[in-house]
Amino acid sequence: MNTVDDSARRRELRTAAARLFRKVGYPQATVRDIAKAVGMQSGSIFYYFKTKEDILVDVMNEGMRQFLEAARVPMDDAVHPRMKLRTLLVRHLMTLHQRNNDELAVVLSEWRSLSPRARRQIVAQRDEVEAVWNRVLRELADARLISGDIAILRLAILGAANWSVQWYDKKGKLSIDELADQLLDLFVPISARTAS
Amino acid sequence: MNTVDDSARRRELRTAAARLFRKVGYPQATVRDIAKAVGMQSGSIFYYFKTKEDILVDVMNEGMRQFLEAARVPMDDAVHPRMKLRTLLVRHLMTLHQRNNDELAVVLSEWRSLSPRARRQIVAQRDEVEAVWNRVLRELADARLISGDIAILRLAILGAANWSVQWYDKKGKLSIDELADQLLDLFVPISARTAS
Amino acid sequence: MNTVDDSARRRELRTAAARLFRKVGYPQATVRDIAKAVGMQSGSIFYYFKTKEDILVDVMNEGMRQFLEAARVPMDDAVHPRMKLRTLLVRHLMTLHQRNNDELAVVLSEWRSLSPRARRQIVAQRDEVEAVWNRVLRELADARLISGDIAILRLAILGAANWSVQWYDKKGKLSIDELADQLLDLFVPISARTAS
Amino acid sequence: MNTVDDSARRRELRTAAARLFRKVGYPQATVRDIAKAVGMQSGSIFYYFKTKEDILVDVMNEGMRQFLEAARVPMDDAVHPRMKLRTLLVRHLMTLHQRNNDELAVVLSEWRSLSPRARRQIVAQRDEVEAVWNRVLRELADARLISGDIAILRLAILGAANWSVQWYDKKGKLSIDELADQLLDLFVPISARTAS
DNA sequence: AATGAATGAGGTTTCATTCAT
DNA sequence: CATGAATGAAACCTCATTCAT
Repeated sequence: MNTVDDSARRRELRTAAARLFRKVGYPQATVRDIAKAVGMQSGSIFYYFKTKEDILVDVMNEGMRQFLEAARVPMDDAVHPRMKLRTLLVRHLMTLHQRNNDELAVVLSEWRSLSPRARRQIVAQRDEVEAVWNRVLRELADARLISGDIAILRLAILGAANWSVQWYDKKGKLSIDELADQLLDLFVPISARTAS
Repeated sequence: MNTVDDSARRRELRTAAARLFRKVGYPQATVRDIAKAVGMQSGSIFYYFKTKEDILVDVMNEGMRQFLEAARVPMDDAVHPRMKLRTLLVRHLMTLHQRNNDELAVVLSEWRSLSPRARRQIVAQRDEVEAVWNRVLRELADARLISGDIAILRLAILGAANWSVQWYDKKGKLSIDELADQLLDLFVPISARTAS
Repeated sequence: MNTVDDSARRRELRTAAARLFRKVGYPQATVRDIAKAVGMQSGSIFYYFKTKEDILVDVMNEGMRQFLEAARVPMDDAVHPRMKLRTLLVRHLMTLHQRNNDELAVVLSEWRSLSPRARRQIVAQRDEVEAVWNRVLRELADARLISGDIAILRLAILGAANWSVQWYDKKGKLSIDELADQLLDLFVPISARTAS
Repeated sequence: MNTVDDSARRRELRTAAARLFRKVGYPQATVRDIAKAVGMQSGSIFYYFKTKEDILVDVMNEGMRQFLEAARVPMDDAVHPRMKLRTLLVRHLMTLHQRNNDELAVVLSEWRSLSPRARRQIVAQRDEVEAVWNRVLRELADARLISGDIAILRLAILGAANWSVQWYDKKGKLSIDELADQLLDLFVPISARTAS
């Protein structure tokens, strides 16, 4: 990460862009808006990013990096598979609802604005995250704790979790741990809850 | 519904617009694209719609109308509340995954593109749908079949259901009934399933 | 040539563009300038041309078409080869110095501004013109009226002729016929002038 | 020629600029391109040149200086006028086709990019060159070796010679001496070649 | 002597919209 | 009903230029 690739100013721009992209959407957020948000002229943006889409790619890469970081937790083999899934879920939801985490919301909503080339790059990272979830779900299936297609189950769990970005309010009554447990109960039925 | 308000041509335009809005997003779908999809020139669109946003409003109104239609099912008071919720859920998911039902996908993804004025109008309809769900959830709460904040529960259920628009494939193994039951089990725990 | 490909307005734009390209050069001629020259707004240009480069391509195609027209004169086999060359030269110079023939000047000076793709297309037309000249020069060589490399000779003749665009004034003393004869004498020496 | 006016670095910049101006044209050559060619940042250029146009003026001055140097050869009055013209022509062509002599090509092609003020300065130098040619052509006319308007003849000779910049390849078969002789024969007809 | 950061004017292009026909 | 032509505001982006360091 040299000065241009991840300078403080570039980070500042990425953050401001993420907030705007989340708020009004990537296509409606103008380069001028982003520049104004950090007190720049619009032309100056292009000292840091080659194109507007590059800003989006940078935002989404950062978002994906955080998702990956949440998924890449070292887990003791001895831990019960259901507990492993719970850990993944809690870390995923925590990452999602941290303060000002606009990058993650953008990852979930703006993939349509990516060029095919950039999309491939982001999808590759998403696949990495899903591979981690698949591994844990495979363990649960091997232990007969879940049944059915693992892929669909993964989509359902991550989908339900990700949708919370649209309504979950971390100042509300429901804690992230509680939300995680509720979702867990849905997909890994209670009767399976033995040694957690 | 006079000739101008809902002529065959106008419906044709709305359908084409919905498909485009879903595929590339409202801001990226140009009036020219929509016109070309029905074999028109872009200028002709404005004989049917005053502005581009009016097309979006029309699409979303139609989407909301369908959601409302799904929610407004006459239900015998004698029916078990859990069964009532199941009926709502099945009808909601059916509506969502019918063929070419792009209006609904647009309702879920493009509310950011509405002006405040139009948004208020759409939100009013959404509130109507939610009121129906709230009534049924209230019955479930009164019968001690669920606990917690009804609003949050409603958001969670509808959220999980709506997210399926991003992954559910009606040609796949999972039937809509099965999906409904899985979701139902999540939010109205199995132990509560007594007299359904 | 349908309405959009060669409408009066499109021709008008091409003519105005050619004049500007010749006067200030393609890169310095702005789309706004061209539009203003025909009393339009800059945005309107793009109803007729997809890009600014397309205007240049259109201008150069028209220029090349005229060069080709000048070269494609039916010639009786019995005519003396030197006379054939003179005909080519006169027609070429006439075409070059007709009134307002800015397209031709642009062909000669703006090839650097073409993208590789467009350049290939223009070069193909130029090759057609050169083929005609080569044929006549071949006849002269076969009749021992000239010696040396035909390609270099062609370049020298056309070069000297084309350079005249930078200085020849048709209102001056030198007529185009006289200019043609002077050039002819240079490359097909006088001693060879027998039956012309 | 103090340190700022003709330092090694400044010469390096001029050379790099000349190459770029020739290759892509002055308007398309960016200051960044020029800077990169000598391993500088674009801002640093302005330590050596006040404006981008000043670079062009410097390049063209250098080009003109070389043309003048070619023209300013001391010539014995006793030499035959036709031989004097040949000397001018050979030196002119040699100067034109020396290795990396991009300044000269730029002189011939980029005069349109000069401001009126700068143009006047360059034109003044060009006039000096032309004066030398005129003097020799006058001698030829006085000796009845040529006829017609001297100015037009000069334009034709220099034009044909200068056009060679677009096609002459010094690695090809035609030597510069041969080219000079061919051109000479054109404008000072063979029959006049008596005492050379 | 040189740089890195930033400017701001201006370029090409897009696109919703208008309107005479 | 529908079109073809045109608009004009605003978008993204470029680039010569400045200036503190």
